[in-house]
Amino acid sequence: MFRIATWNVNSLRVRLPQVLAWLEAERPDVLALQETKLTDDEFPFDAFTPYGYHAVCAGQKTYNGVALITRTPVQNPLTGFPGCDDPQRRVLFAAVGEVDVLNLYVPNGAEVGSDKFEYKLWWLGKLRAFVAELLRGGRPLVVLGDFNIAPEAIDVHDPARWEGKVLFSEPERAEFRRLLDLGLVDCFRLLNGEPGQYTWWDYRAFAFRRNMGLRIDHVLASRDLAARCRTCEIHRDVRKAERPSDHVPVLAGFELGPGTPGTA
DNA sequence: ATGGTTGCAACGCAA
Repeated sequence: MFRIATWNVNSLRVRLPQVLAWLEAERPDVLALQETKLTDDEFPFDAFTPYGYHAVCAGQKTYNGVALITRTPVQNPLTGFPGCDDPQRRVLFAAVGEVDVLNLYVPNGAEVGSDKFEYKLWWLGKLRAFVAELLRGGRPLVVLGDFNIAPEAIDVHDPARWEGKVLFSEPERAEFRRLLDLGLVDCFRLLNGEPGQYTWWDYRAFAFRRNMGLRIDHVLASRDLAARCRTCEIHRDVRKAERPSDHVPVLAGFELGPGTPGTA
């Protein structure tokens, strides 16, 4: 089984002990991190070595930052969308064996109508172009990360209250659907139709205790690969830790084999 | 009720 996870850690410096403990407990093939908030020279490469993991990162000072923690070294890592010179480090692409992996930290968007919201929509357009290009290559593809979009009403604790708000507004959800329409499958919803399944809870107002969350962290797979998806779990208990991230890991498992396009 | 908390870094900004 090929197991791959996403986790917005909201500062890898603060969360490193939790990340190492989770890695040791779960032993995934790939862990995609977002909001590391570290420059590349500050990245704790050596911390992962004793656990048998390699790391590549695309970081910046204070904000954003993405990384791929892998059991085998990645091939051809790429930072950012081709042809875009965005200084914000939100994209890390690499091949991990036979599978292409695209790790994303989608812009938050701040408030509908703001400049940051326009940037989010612009960015999602660039993402769509890149995913379309990758899918044309025909290799198995996983697109995962913090999408900062709750796709459907079932993914929101109080859809009426979130109507038109950032993370759930129609333009963002339309971009998410357009991404799926290219040929990607939401692995969690492929296997689980339950409501109340969230990946992020605000730090404020006891949101976690009241399960007032959103499902905004996703593992998407190209259609042929998604047909081989056997598990997709939200690791909700991680939010109960001391000093938790506001997001929890999402871990998916794929049964790779001779029938997978792009594999031997 | 535009509240509340966290992280970074510097008393504001982004989430």
